[in-house]
Amino acid sequence: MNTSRRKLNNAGKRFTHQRALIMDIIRQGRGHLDADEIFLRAREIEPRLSLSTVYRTLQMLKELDIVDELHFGENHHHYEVKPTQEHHHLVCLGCGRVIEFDYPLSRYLKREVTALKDFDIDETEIRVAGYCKQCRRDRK
Amino acid sequence: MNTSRRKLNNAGKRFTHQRALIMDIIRQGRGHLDADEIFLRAREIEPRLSLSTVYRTLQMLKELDIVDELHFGENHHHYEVKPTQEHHHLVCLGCGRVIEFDYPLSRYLKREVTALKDFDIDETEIRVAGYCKQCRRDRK
DNA sequence: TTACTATTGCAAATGATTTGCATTAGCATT
DNA sequence: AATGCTAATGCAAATCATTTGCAATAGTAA
Repeated sequence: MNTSRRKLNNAGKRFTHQRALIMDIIRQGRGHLDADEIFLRAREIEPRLSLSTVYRTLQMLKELDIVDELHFGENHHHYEVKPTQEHHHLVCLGCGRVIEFDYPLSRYLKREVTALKDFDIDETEIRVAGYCKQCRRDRK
Repeated sequence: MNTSRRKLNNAGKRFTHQRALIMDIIRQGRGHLDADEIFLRAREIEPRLSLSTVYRTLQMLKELDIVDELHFGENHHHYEVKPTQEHHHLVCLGCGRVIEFDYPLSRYLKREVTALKDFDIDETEIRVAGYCKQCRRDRK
């Protein structure tokens, strides 16, 4: 039990309740929250929490490979707990909804691109924007 | 000749020499410049040019589908003239170099994802970060 | 319980982009 | 070529996302 604590301690980090809270919120908000949404939700429970702590924690969780930073083509980022299986995201330009889908891109790229371009791949991400069923209907 | 002028006029936009200059620079800087690099290069030719004009022009060229905005996982974006053939980019985390590679992602996704998730795809982009040949060698 | 120092909250700084507004300059029309 | 209308520009200030410095606070090992 309490694997979050273990993960942090193993990395030589302290397990503070701010960090526990932020990790919980990212986990629960199983859509894809940005820093500010995480901050607002955390503040309801811990009103003295500061936005810098959120940013510092996100930075740290990224470095420890506990969360992934997602880029939806906006000027801020979104965060999710690192998934066990590779998946990517459809972002609806109408309502902002995020839909997950499976696509083993990294497997394909590692096979095709690595050899061809002599490049070591660290991170791969797909960004897909468009319109979901409802929004498509609304626009007609 | 002068298809840029035509493209703008067709869209009801004026063909200013600031716009011509910015388009030229994006075209020439056939790597992938960000707004500030475009601004700095343009300023050497047109010292009174303002950064807002660069941003406004980029915005417009995006809307007219003349340039694509690329997202390399940084907090600013990069721009390229819309390519005739779909390609994506490897970004080296060591030296920042950008290497292009072909991969018909949108074809694959339109086939697999559209039906499965009932989602109309507008834009697709792949982000791949890692280390190029030289940087991989340097890190050892 | 103590002591060490990482972490926090706050305010101010930074970086990227946008906006308001008076001036300038395309371009359709004379 | 000159005119008039209004889109586009330059500039400064505003906004949004994120980072940083620093004194106070709180984990954790001893």
